[in-house]
Amino acid sequence: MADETKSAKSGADATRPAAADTETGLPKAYRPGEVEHAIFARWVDADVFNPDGKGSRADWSKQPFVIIQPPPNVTGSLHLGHAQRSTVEDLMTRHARMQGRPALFLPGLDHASIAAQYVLDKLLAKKGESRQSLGRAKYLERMWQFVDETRQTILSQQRRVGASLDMTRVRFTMDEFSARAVREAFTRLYREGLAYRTEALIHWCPGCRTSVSDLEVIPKETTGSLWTMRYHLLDEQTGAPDPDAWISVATTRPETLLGDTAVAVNPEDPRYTALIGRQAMVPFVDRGVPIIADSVVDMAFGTGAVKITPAHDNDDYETGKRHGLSMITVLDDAARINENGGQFAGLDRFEARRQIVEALQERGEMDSIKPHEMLLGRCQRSDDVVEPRLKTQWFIRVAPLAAAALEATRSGRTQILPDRFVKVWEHWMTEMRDWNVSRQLWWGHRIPAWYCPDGHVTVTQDPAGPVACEVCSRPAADLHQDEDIFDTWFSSGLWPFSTLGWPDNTPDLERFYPGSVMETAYDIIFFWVARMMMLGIHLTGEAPFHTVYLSGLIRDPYGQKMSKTKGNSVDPLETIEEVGADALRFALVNGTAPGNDSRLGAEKLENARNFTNKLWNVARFVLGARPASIPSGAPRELPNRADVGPADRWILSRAAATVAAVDEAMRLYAFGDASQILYEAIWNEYCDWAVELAKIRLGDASLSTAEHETTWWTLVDVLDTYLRLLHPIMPFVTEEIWERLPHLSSDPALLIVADWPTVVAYAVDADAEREVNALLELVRAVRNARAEARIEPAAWLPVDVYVPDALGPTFDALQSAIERLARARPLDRSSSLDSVRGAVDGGLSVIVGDIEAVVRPVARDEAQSERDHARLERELAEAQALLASARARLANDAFTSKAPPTVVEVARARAAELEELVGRLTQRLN
RNA sequence: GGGCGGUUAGCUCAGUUGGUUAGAGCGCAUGCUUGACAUGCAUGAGGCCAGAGGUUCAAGUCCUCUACCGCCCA
Repeated sequence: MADETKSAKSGADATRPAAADTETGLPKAYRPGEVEHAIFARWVDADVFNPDGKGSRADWSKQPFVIIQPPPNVTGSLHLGHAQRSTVEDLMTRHARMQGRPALFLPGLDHASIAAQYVLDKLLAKKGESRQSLGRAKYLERMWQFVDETRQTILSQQRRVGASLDMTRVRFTMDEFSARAVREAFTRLYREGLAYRTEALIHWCPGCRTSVSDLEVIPKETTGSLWTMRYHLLDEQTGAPDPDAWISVATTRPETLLGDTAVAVNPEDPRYTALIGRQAMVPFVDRGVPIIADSVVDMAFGTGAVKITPAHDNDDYETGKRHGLSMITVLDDAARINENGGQFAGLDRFEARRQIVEALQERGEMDSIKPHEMLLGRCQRSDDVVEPRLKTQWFIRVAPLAAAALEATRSGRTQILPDRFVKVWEHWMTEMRDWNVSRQLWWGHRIPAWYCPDGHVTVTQDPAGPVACEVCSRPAADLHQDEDIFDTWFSSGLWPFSTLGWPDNTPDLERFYPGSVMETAYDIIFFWVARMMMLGIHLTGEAPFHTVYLSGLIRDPYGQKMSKTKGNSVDPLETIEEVGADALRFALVNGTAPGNDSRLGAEKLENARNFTNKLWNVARFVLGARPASIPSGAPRELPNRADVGPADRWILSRAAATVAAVDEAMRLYAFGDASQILYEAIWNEYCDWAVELAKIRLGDASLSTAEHETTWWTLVDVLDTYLRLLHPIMPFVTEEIWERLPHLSSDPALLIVADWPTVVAYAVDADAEREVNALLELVRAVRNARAEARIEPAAWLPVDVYVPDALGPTFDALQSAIERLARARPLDRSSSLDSVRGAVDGGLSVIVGDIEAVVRPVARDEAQSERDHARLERELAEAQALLASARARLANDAFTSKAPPTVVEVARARAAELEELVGRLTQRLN
């Protein structure tokens, strides 16, 4: 027995053949794996993802809704972050589509220049090949082959999640759409002076052999060393180094001394005042350099004197510029010491460091070596230590672009959600340095700049290149194109409009630009959102979207970032196999708020799966409960107002409230709220009560056929509403169930294009809600009293109940339901409170609102009475405490005079209610 | 060094503009093969809302400070 229970709980029965309900033919448990592919195929066949598709029901008089998908890397595969973002994007798209708006969810892939090269290089290395051994043309050929193999992977994986992407418009950042946009954008920026080429200190990754932008350098805490070494002063007369006089400088990078062109001290530092203006000798290269004063030098750091290497350090570069120092590059592209490094030329940077330190120690010129905590910049891609170095590169002048982007967010034309990120955004956009857009890589868009032998630059959007040099008119044959390519993010920055055909004024650009929502994870707000905003506003004159929705990151159950190497990653595809796409989607949305990281583990997924199953089963029930008088396949009818019972009115009203609540949540982009509202409405109201009440009504022979039919149509009506509301979040199971429900003649064949529900005014019924709620409370109270008194749950016990006259008709209508749900039989409604009170006689007292009841156990039991007494005393104590605080509040003149009258009124009513309750409880206890 | 976020039930998290008794899932306890569902049902226990001040008739919610955790930027 125990084993059986265990195996059932662990889900091992999933392998057993489904026990199909004879009535409906539906399996007992929802089996997503058996239906998801077919449902997706139905959507595709119906051609509903494309707003122009034959199945589209888009109303073009409505504002289109457009999400251009953040393009995943072409070489990548689906991870949970993608799944989460696709879900959120897709649910917004589906919601808009059901509202009848032309809804476009445009898919794409990113060529991911540096990341793709990194992946391919590793594959090549396994075969003993390399970028260098293949050469540019062959290498790119291999890349295209590779990309052709991988490009379908992630697109098809996203479809497993249910993403309703319009595959007729799929784009790639290396396709001709993108290429044209890149050439055009760059040429315009160049002509406007916003793109320029200059030698500057850039970040160089020796592993990737390219420059990288500020953002691609990841500072990491590292324990390095602080070396303090002697630079001998030069004799002011002879210019020869003085063996007895030196200045000790502290550095974390001794090998760069080969490129030193000064020693700097703080002008306020009394220790060095006398030395300012003197010369010191850089060891090994034997170069005399000035001792300069600059206030950037931190007197507390090391000895207070630092070496200045303008060509290999960001701060030193600035210092060098201020003081007109020469800049000597001592590293080559592989980060080996170059010809300027004298005896160390040819050595790797770390080997050079080792040898220099050793040599200084041998000479006795090393004062000290201390461990030192510092931040070391590493390459985002390869993790190599990034070298600052001088290179001639293309830059985008960001200040004017950033100003326009800031104006867009400040004016509210683009809103950032959640709004706390506005501050981060502002800070970044104000401080941003010019963007180095050239990369010394091969996989990407080649920079459309040509140089003549005299060094003149010609930039053109013509793919064939210029006819002649713009400056000296040399023929094209004398010109050569820039070898470099663009930073991946340059083409990504054009994505919101390059995908729609920009720079041509295509119908798609006309209709779908600017887009609606840019949904992305907050960690690429600078990489991507900033660039789309800057380039979009500048090149098209409009902000590319009205809302930036920033998602949080998905973490494992312990709050760790998921990663394959850590082995804590959840594979979305495996999860879909196990629990279905809907459950995954629900788990990724429920309990999350925009911008907040969330954790995903087995529990959440299991809960979501259970919810899917709950929905499936209640649908099975509804389908199987169709009164025989309604023929199978009959078109749907709305509940007849003349025949509805109180419970029907109650759930119809609750459903209307749910529609309103979900609408509000969707309006606020509070998708976690929307999912929670639906979870509770479906499970706690519809399944737990509405269906239970309907069962009894449907089986009540004293009611007319019309009443039975109306109750069933009510169940169908509400289920239909919930399926529509839930569809954006859980598209598969809702579509599967909806297909089996009766439809109105105005309904389309598929839920995906069915109308979004509206609040039906006649369904709103405050009386029904209040009255039925009161009676449900009675049921709960009776159950509670029985459970607390430890009465056999199956026992039917007589109950006498008093309800106020106002509740009388509703009570009578629900009498048989209350009997069944509270296991109260016979259930006698007394005409007066006194007769109920008079009948207590050892029974259980139930007091709920202004309803009182007595549950009469078959056998008298002293212990049972005591437990009941104890429960009442607890209730009394609680009520008394609440009453005391309510009274205290009302006794406060400040409250009654200053609080809004409605609040005071509510408080008075509450106090009166509590007073009444205390009275009743006291009466029962005596 | 500057900035942002978090701290709410044993765990993971919701909590809209301040307004009755702070919610959910999981877990826990006690029961239940109730004619859709044991992936279920019923009932229950469990919270000084990190700490200290302040504003207010009223604070989980607004303000200030402190502590710890996390992230971003330099």
